[in-house]
Amino acid sequence: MGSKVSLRLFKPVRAVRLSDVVADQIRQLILQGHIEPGHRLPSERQLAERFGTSRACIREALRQLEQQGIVEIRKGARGGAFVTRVDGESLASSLTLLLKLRRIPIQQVTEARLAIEPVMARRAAQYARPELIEEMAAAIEGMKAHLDSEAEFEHFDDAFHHALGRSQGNPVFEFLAMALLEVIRDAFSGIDYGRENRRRLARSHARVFNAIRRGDGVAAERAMVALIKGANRWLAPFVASAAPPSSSEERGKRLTRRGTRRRR
Amino acid sequence: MGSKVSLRLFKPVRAVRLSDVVADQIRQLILQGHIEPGHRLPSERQLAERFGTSRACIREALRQLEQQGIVEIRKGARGGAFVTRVDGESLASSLTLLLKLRRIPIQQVTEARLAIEPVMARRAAQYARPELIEEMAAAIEGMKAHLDSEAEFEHFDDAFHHALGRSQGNPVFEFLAMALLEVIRDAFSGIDYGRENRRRLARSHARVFNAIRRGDGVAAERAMVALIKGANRWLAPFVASAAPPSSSEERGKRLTRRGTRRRR
DNA sequence: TAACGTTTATGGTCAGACCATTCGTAAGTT
DNA sequence: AACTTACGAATGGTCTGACCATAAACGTTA
Repeated sequence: MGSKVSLRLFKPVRAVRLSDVVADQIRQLILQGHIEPGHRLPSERQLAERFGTSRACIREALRQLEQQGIVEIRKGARGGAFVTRVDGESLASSLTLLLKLRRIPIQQVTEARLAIEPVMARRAAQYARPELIEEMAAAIEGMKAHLDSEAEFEHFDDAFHHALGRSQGNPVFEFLAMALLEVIRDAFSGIDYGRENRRRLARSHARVFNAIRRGDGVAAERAMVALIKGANRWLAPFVASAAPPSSSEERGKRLTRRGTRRRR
Repeated sequence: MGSKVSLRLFKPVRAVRLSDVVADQIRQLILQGHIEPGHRLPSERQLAERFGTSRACIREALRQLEQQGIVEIRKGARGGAFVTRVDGESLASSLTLLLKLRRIPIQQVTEARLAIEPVMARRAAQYARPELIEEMAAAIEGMKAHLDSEAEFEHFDDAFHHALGRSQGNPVFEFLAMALLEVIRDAFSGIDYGRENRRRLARSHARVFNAIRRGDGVAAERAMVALIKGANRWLAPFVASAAPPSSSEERGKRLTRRGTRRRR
């Protein structure tokens, strides 16, 4: 028996996929800064030769890295895998996918935003630098100037929240907040809120902004709460069709939560 | 000129990768619940035949889905692509990657946790169900019982925060909080805090838990702030070597943030 | 100078083969 | 009967080599 057990000490030489090893190695190079964003990786054929594998293997690795958002593949001459400057997009899509798979009602995302964005508004009132105040102001103006176009309006809405995120002095807030916003955007994509709602939204944003500009953190926090709750209120009709509950488990959770929220 | 411009109306029939189309289609099937978690997709050869593509193409699609964490590939007879029940893991790894690439100091992650976890503690004091209180109690006991093993201790630490997350009545909080915790874990993986620190940590957790159990939201919130700040204090020495700044830009940001934090 | 082919490097796709692993099962052994 | 072993089949993992499609650079011509 002793001789048999000792076999466990020998680990398999290679139980992993080659494409994973390749992807890991490239990822590490990028992580350690050996390849800067914007730069190009060698061509698939060169990589295959260098790693001593087939092209198919390299391609599988690249699919992985592409999915993670750390490289972008362009085809044609002078094409190839380019290292991208990663933003929160892949985090957002990861969260979106997770919430969709779990069939989380959009209301709960709003609830999470309600815990985070007001804090960010308060922080912004304290920390926001002039150039970011400027950016927010421009976003507000943009919103007011495009009440007739959902797409344009949304762009400036995004711009405002983005500036808010960047004014935290801490990118983690920005990433999380933008991911949550992106989930909302995804859920309501293609829906036109209507001019009246856009006007209200612009005014709510302006109230938040004004509080931030004059450095009134408490007011900014309150205004942000009002903004999100307000928007959520007139967004509700759209929600019903957008996120139907599926399993009884989910429905149960929702009812429970609703009950508890009322207690506030 | 008119005839030329009209050409723009014709969109390319297929400028996308086949593997993307395949991945999208499978993802949709899973998203719409046509394939349940645990079930197996057809074999690569069958999929290739069904989609009318090559196996290489199918494999690239599977690499994508695997990276997203929605399928798990097993090899050998009765192997194949199995639909997984997606948890927050892929969200966590996505966040970890993003923060590493941007070289975000771990301190800023702590700052974000400081904005979220205390709120969760407060909410838990109001909403937590008996079985989750039970779970937290067990986690606290586990921590106390394993002060001598970093690995075991960490497991129960995780269990506590997990229970805290699940007691929100809103999975979004849970996902975000666990992702942030995972980033911390990743940054300090393999480090032994030492028995004394583990003892302190267990006591801090116990204080949070006791407040939650007696339904005292305000105290729970305060205790959680103390927990995170306390842990962060004695964790600082480890940080220095764990997250070296690289670009001057990043260093600038850090100094700025430090300055602003002091103003609190 | 501007419009238009041509070349070329590169990703995208394919077909077919063979290897490695895993599981079920049948045969053999105790 | 129970256990062990050996084999077969299904499936993912990898390779080879070819060809197509695209896009940028280059040269050519009006």
